[in-house]
Amino acid sequence: LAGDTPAFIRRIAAFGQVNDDDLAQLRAIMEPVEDVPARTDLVAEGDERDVAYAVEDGWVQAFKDMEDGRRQIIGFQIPGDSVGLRTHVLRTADHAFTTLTRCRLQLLRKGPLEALLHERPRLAAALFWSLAREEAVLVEHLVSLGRRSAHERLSHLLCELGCRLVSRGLGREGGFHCPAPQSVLADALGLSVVHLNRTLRPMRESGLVEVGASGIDVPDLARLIEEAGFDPRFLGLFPGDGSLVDHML
Amino acid sequence: LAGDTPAFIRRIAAFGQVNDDDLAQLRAIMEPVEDVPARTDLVAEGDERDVAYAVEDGWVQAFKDMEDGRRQIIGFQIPGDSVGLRTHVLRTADHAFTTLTRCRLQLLRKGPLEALLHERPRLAAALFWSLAREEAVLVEHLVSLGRRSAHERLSHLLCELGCRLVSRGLGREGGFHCPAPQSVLADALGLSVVHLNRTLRPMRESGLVEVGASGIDVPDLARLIEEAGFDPRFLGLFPGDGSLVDHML
DNA sequence: CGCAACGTTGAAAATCGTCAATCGACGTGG
DNA sequence: CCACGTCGATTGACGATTTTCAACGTTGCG
Repeated sequence: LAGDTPAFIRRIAAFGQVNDDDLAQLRAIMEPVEDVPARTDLVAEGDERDVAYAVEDGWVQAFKDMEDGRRQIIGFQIPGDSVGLRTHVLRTADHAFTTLTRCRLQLLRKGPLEALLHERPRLAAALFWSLAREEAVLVEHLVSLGRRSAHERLSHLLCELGCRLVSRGLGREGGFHCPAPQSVLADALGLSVVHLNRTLRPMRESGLVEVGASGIDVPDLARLIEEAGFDPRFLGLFPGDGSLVDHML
Repeated sequence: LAGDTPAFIRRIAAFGQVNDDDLAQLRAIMEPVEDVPARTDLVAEGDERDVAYAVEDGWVQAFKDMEDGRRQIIGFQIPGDSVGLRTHVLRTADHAFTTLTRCRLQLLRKGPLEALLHERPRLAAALFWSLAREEAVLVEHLVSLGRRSAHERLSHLLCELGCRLVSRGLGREGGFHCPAPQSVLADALGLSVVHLNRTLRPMRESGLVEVGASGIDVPDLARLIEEAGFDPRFLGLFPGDGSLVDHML
């Protein structure tokens, strides 16, 4: 694949069962990169849209708001992930998406995409696989919220994000940067900001994480994975994805 | 549809965009009803199986176990739901399934199903819709575990199960019976059995639920929905599904 | 300079879990 | 038939986790 291949195409290609022509066709219906500032609503709950997005650069959050202001973040989308694809098949969006950082996105329109998937079952299978993988991540979040302590949740989320980033070549020499402010992490982990901050303290003091102005830095992902006893199998990464994750498998 | 139409077929038919021939073909590859006792493992985590099931009668639970014995129940499958379909596309099962009650199940084999979906894109779309709906339920569970109190979680789960049952004609004159013991409900809600029981007490005392030997009875689902402020829209039910739910929409 | 957003900390209170014990229903072996 | 063991439900007492309220610090920006 050429160096300028969109991240989403690379992700679909990782499924392995699609050929270059499939990928070229998929790429052809992706509308060119769109530049979007941080904190832009992409999809609101209840929307009936016929577009979805592919993340080329930046982070997106999926979340659901309750009437009284409580918020639960469902997950984070990083380059290579799709945003709002399920809304194509459901009639209305069951949760909302907002950019967390400045993002570059490609547009996926419902009509052309569906036509393409009808013609090319292998692409449909690859897309389905990708969505199933996202659901496996969702299930692990459910386990975290239901059965893990605050410290376990935080470690697990950071490990998951780190592995996903590294496996796509987006890490930073053994670690990575998470652009989410603590209030966002708290909403993802089902914790209050105060408690998240307290949970962060021992990790900060032992150098596992570094808290900066714009998010959290994990300088040594392998060490975090080790101390957390993180098992990355649910991510469904393939050997060859990235050196660090390869080492874990 | 004939009266002996399998529950899974009726569920797929609810999507609306499939014709009778599609349904007949789908039915043709479903292997006849299998009778399974309670507490039978259908799929274990890590399994590589080429079969899935459709629930014709009874309840199934999807869950994930941690090494130290903690368990998180992901969701419940009732008649009309599928079990393990995502394992067809993922290489290994990312969570396990066990029957909660005695069940009648139909078998769905990977090969014939995939062949059929290639031939009939409308069926694939319907199946995809059904899986997307299940995921919307999963997302609501995530919100429950992350941001709702014990009492809210319990009410919400009972409302969800009640609406799903009633919408498929499985209720009991305004209410329903949940065959899950309290330990199972606790594992679904991310609570300890003791705390679940305490949470149940006020609902028991006000007559909202009745606790019997084999599970929990909700005699008046409409009242529970009212008191819980339950919003069933995420279930994606269509008008005509059932009188109670129709009334809510 | 003042404001706003985010991070940090303390103290008090609410929620929820653990440990331990009791009770009732049910099935099994004697 | 009855003693026994098991499983699930229930409750009390206690302790751990987590939230809430309140305050203060820091940074960046108009």
